[in-house]
Amino acid sequence: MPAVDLESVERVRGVVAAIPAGCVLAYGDVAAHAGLPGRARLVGRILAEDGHDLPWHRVLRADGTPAPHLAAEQLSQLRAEGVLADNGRISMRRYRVRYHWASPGPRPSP
DNA sequence: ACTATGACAAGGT
DNA sequence: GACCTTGCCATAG
Repeated sequence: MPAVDLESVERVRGVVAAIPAGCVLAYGDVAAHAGLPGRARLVGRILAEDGHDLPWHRVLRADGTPAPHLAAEQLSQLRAEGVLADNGRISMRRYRVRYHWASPGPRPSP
């Protein structure tokens, strides 16, 4: 049996499944929202093994670059949702999921 | 127990 | 910006 409790796996899967089309999250964000702060690598492993049926393409690195072996497919699927890459990198400022605006001030405009 | 690897992240150079 | 080092944690050998 896996060392990672299925509870955590299901929470991670739930968070990924809830990412709206046209938006993205970083691995670390998914981990945090799943109650696993600091477990970004765990999210990567879960998606690798059990993420085939999820919108895994909406999860990428904190700097907006996808993992190299996935880049082609991932950027292609994101492009189909209107998430455009600039030289192989997604602008997190623009596309990162914002569940609510925590603070006032300038936010990225389209 | 120890080292190596990996769909990662943050900080320094 | 790119690159390197450290920290991270589950798996594999």
